[in-house]
Amino acid sequence: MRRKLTQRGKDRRRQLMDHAAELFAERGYHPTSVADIVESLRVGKGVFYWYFSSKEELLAEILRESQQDLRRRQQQAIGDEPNPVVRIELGIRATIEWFLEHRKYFTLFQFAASDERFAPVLRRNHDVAIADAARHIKEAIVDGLIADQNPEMLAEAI
Amino acid sequence: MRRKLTQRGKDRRRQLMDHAAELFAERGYHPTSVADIVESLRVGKGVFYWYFSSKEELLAEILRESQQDLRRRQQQAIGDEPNPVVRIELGIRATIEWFLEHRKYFTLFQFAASDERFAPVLRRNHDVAIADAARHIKEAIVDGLIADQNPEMLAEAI
DNA sequence: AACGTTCTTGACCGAATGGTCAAGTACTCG
DNA sequence: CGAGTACTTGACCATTCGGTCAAGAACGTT
Repeated sequence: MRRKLTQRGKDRRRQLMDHAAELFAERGYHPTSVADIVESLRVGKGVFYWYFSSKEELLAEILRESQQDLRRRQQQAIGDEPNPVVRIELGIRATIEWFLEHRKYFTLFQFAASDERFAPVLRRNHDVAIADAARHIKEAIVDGLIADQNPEMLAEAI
Repeated sequence: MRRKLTQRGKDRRRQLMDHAAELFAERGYHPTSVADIVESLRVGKGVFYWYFSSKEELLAEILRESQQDLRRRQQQAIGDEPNPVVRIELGIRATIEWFLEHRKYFTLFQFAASDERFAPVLRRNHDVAIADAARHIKEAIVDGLIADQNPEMLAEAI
């Protein structure tokens, strides 16, 4: 669902996503109804369907945005560190920190991974992460920093 | 729900529990309806409510019985091993094996732990396991096999 | 065969859910 | 100020859900 949003609109959308994420993490995706979400925000139901075409799309959107945020955090943590092995370590540390700060997304990711309908959304990002790590590993091998082994396999392990 | 059950009745009950456990593990507790369960077994809805008073009770019952089964397996694995440290190791190994053989229960336990309504059912067994391990640890301390530390704390760690 | 008990059927019910929509309100911008 | 667009309301709808129940089938016992 793509719409032209004013600042007010963007704020409302954010508010809906943050609040829904909280409820989903606390009480679960299925037991949390759309009515629950809008009522606790004291707005009409139409507001929800102005910003999202379905409850399913809302969660998918939450997953996408939070994954994006995690990835941003990783990139920022890595900065311009030249050593590929250190880059990997910095990335892992940033990931752990991020999850500690955003426990609710940890719960959400866990649920999404177990659901056929949402797993693909996670999958996409998962693959990107693997590719990234594999790139770093290849570089590390070229630099002679670690033994020559299948980069994708090692990346998956991470 | 307590009822006098003939052999036929016990079989039906087992069948319902096994099948439901499968569906819950595959598609999740909430998305699996009572209608789904009875339809895939090609029986009327009344059958379900003859054996269980609610969908919630069914899952609680599944959790209880599978935990009992796990516990039986642990006791059996420990047998009459005299060394308390070895007893703990045997127990852990048996647990791992059991979960490998019954993956679906792993999924179910994971879900149940995240739900206020079912967590208490797991909790009960959890506490029993802790008490058990603590007993073994106390014995090990008396025998001088391990250092003298708070038995409950170590048990929790396990 | 006849009787009581266990088990099964499936139509039915009220409540809840995800989703729609006509109508109205609040902003924005010329 | 007027008009167009972004936003909001909440009653409404179809469907699905967990759960009930009167009726009957199957079974065990004598």
